[in-house]
Amino acid sequence: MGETSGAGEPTLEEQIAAYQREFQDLDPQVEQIVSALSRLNRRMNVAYGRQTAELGITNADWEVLKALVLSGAPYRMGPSDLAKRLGLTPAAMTHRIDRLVAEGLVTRERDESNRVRVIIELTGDGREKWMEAMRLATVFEADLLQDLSPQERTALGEVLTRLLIRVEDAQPDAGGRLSDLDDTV
Amino acid sequence: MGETSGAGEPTLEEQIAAYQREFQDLDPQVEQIVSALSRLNRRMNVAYGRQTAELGITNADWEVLKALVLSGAPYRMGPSDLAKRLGLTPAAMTHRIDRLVAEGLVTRERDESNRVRVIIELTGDGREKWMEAMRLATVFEADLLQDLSPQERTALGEVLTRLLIRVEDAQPDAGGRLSDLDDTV
DNA sequence: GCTGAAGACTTAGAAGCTAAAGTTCAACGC
DNA sequence: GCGTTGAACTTTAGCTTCTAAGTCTTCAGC
Repeated sequence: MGETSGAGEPTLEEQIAAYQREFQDLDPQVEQIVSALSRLNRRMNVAYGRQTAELGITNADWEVLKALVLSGAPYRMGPSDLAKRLGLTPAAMTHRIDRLVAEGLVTRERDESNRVRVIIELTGDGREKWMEAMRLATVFEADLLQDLSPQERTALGEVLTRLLIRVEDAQPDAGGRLSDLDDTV
Repeated sequence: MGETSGAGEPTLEEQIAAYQREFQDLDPQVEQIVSALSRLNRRMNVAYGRQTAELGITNADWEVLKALVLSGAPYRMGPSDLAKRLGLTPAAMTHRIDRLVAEGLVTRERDESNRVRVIIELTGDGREKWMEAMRLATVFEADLLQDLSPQERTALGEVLTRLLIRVEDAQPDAGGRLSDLDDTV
């Protein structure tokens, strides 16, 4: 009936209308916000994925670089801390680090003061790769928010932060691989 | 220095401060919005993942159920349409359908008018499973937005929809598996 | 020194994907 | 009428990346 184009994705409006037909108790306003959030994020992830691919790294690589940069100079972390931070098992972390070492983005060496521990350290190349990714990301982000007035930006940031604090308080555990589910809700 | 707890995730505020230290040109307001969007979505996905797990289905299953329900009564689609909709190859779609058929959530039968085609149809159980997932999801969503006034909800929905339309116009292609990158940006 | 615990790595196996070949059917040309 | 072409789905083979469980190395306490 009201479908637009073939097998393509329905518009947000069409999608909400369809859900309402199938599920009577739906609050369309809540659904608009939540679905827009999901779909926005999906597009953001597509954009980020393109950017990292352009730089010759995987999204998995980028996650590790981000964690190391966030840890601050001298950009060092142990494999188990990284694994906790990214929600991976130590085994999976070992493999990711293998790849990053092969790419020259991090180094792996034993801690001489406690030779059980291993230190993963960002290289200059790794830091530069992160910077390039950030440069691309900020261009995209500025473009995304281009139409918003300063007042709208302030208000949006404030509201989203409020929601985030609420949900992060409610489920304090951060970890956990998610993989899919970036799709339309 | 300013780190809060061990290997845990930094707060949004800490994260933005750290990025600013490392990357001078960062617009903190843009970053606040974008990072909050990412992190919010991650938490939403965790919540949805828990809910589907509770219902004994995978997120992959849920995506297929959603696509079928969105297509409207009589809830039928061909495998290739589903594959396009979900951004999968036909081969991957076959496997997903295998599982859904085994779970009794959809049926697979040949189209008698053109026996090359196959019709995937949602069963009553499948529809009920989707409804249960929606019931759980709407409870979570209502709770998430609980603190927002009606004015704030209207404004938020409007702004997010505007952003979404902008980005969906800019990158019209919907498809593409994303997998990771739900993590903190 | 020996023992136990902790941290990282190795191996085995599972899940889910893609690419490419295979199968079945409909449609069209001569 | 028969063969060829092409479409739609399935099958097969192989890849990637994860988890679980076991192994190796090193440190700390006795």
